[in-house]
Amino acid sequence: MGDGISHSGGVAHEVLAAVLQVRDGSLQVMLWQRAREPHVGRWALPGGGLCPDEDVEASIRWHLAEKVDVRRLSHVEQLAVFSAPDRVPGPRVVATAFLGLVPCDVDPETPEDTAWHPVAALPETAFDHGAIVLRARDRLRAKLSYTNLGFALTPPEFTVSALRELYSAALGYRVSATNLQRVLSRRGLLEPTGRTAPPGPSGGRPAALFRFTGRGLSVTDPFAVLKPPRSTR
Amino acid sequence: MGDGISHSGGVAHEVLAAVLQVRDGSLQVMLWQRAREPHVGRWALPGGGLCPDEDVEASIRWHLAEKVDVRRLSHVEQLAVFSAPDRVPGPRVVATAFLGLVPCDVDPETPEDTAWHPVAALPETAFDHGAIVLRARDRLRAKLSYTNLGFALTPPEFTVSALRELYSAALGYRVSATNLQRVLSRRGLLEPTGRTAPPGPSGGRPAALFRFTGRGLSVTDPFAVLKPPRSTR
DNA sequence: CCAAAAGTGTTACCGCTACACCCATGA
DNA sequence: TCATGGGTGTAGCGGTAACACTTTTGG
Repeated sequence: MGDGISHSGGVAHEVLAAVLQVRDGSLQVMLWQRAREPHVGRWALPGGGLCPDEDVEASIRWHLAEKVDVRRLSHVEQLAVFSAPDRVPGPRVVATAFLGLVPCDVDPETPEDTAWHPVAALPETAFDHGAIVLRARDRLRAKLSYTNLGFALTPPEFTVSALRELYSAALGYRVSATNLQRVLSRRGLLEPTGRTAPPGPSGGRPAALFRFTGRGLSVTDPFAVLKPPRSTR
Repeated sequence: MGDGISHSGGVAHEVLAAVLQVRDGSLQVMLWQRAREPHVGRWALPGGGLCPDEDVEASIRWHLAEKVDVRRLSHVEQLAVFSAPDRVPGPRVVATAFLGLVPCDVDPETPEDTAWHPVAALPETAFDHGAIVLRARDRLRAKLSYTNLGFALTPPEFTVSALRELYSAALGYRVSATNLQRVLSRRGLLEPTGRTAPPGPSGGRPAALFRFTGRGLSVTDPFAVLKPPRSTR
């Protein structure tokens, strides 16, 4: 020690992503089934080794390009490092885990061994990948409340009803369309496109179409409490 | 590719911590001054290489034991991975960065080359360590609002005035003692010890002493908005 | 005219902020 | 009794939840 940098050997470093999408009314994660030992038959997260000249985010985007067209990814963010010495058998591998999101209007073509699974009913997962998926779900749920992250789940245009389905699936409980619209509108996240969607087969008022005003992540509810005094703000 | 684990070589992996403490009314960070190239004379975060048989958190705790008695650390949590290929000169080093907190009533003995610096006026820092410090500060500020993380800054017993100083220093703006006490009390985080502190030299009512009810991190304000319906809660 | 779906108006409630007021001590 | 610092009461405000009501379509 002493210079703050270890030059001693080094460990394998992989990047893994829990790519989430709302499909068929439930929050699902993209997994592939292992064909080799260890953990044959179990389901694993996509990813791979850290690329030599890329940082971890560029690396995970590169690996995901195999499984899902990168342009389909509406959001990618770091979750945490998983580094238990025995997290995978054999030589040590440290993993940087990511949350990835895909809008609900695209159905990326995926390889044979790859399938979507509801996060609420995961199959047998490989290594510590199950824990990573749950971490991703929790991060998504939290950020839906205090950021504009909803944009990453939606098509370019959508009705409030559709948005409610997305939020309900992601959060795991019924969200009120009325209040959802009000909260997002007050915060200036939602704007009407002026167009409307055709009514369903059984009639009903046609729904106005909305879009998110911004497509980059921004924190919209920064302080839960202990706000700075008004004059200082 | 294909099995989700890279066995190709491996990179050096270091762990770094921004250890924060409120000292002299301001939020400060523990840094040590580099005596060797690269970046001679600049100030760096404590840390070191990933320990062979420990995960990243155990590793940073082990390295910090050199600089500051580990038992003084009231809280440690992961911040993020810093992995830009050129973040340090020479062979690539990936870093897992941590936030560490020390209660304000202890003054750990530190090595010669180590000193505390106000986060608001950092000296010239080495590599990307300045960015890590700012990330740590932001994480602390956020979590003071929606968790009980205050416990990590305080002595076992404290007055509300003292607590206000700590929160003000950490948040960077004046916090009202009145409302601070009410918010923390309502959430059940604060309880009176029954004892009182002696008044100052110029008189005044003696202040009641309080303590945090729990000493582990817990989220106390989980949903900013979009709360689940009451029946489901 | 009725059913269905979308959207708005209104009320109630909760929690935080601000500020005035009361309490306990030393000089 | 006054100054000083600690603690409480209370009114106001902002924001969300809940729900009734209106609007717009298809049959």
